Amino acid sequence: MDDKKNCKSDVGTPLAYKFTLLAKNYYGAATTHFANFDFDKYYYVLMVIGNHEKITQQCLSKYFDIDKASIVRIIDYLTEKGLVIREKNTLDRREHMIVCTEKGKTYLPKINEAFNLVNNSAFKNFTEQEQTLFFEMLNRMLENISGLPAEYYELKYVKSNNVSK
Amino acid sequence: MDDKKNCKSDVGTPLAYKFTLLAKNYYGAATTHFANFDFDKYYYVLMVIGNHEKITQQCLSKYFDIDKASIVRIIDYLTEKGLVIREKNTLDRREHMIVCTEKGKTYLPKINEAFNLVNNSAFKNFTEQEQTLFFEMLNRMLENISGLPAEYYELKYVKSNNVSK
DNA sequence: TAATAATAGTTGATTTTGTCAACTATTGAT
DNA sequence: ATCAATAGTTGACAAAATCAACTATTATTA
Repeated sequence: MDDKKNCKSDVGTPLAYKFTLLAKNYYGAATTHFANFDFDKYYYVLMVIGNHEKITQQCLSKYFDIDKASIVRIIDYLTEKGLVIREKNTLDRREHMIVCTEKGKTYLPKINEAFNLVNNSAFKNFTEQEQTLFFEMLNRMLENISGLPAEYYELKYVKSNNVSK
Repeated sequence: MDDKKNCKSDVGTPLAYKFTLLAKNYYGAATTHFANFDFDKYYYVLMVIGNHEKITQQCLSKYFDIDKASIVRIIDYLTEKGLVIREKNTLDRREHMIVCTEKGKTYLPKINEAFNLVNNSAFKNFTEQEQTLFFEMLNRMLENISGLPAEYYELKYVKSNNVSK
């Protein structure tokens, strides 16, 4: 079908096919860096939690665009491993604020470094400008393709971050 | 964490997170176009099969980077729906050539059109140059990130296409 | 303020999907 | 002729996503 490197022939290809392949290879590469961890998934979820003082499951659900029931099980897993804990939000006792434990925090720099390494190899032979442009394009595309007003996630995000209200 | 549209803040973000989100939204958008089909998945697999005279399951497995056992079940599904058939390759009777049926072919233009529509809305406000550049970047990244020599898939691909051996 | 609706989270059942190892049939290599 | 490799299949199992029902709490509103 396609000639190698003939980008024109990609035009009929669903973008999602490439995204899926890339994501698969990306995680494959990243996982090699986590081989000696005592947990074996949800690295980025932990990182997002660790980058916040506290965050609700609802926010995680929105951020990752996955069902709240799945988030429950992910947090169960991370809790079992001693990486996070659930704390009742005293300002709204329906909410459970997820907080990174000390043990969890020790992994954050390693996870961060690993993702940077994989990002760097993904961007091999990309100039700085190209990298910036690529991210910018991804973001534009995400806005185009998600029916949502683009600020939606961010709003929820900020809310939880400040335990406002 | 991130300010909206501040691409610098994306730098620590694993690329795969964005790819996963994009793929999810992409398929969500595409699926709306397939609502009246009498099958509900594997659209792109059918398209790849339809774009070839015949193709082996092995090739599909390589192309989509999924287990051959999974391919068996996908082809079972498409066969049940009357969209493809398995034919023994007389030149190598281990191989089953997957061939698109007449019924399957009637879906091809619709699938193609739907993916083009979604691609177009994904690329809204992208110039022609930007689109080409984006595809080119994705391909470069895929080469960077998959340990494989990039020609590997294509080699297998051509082989099956010609029923060579 | 009582009633109702909405939100956050949990649980259990179900389905789907992916993975693995064992297996058949066939071909290729020595 | 034997042995290894390849294409495909199957069944068992595990991981993940999905859905509806449920509790607890807060917000709305009449």
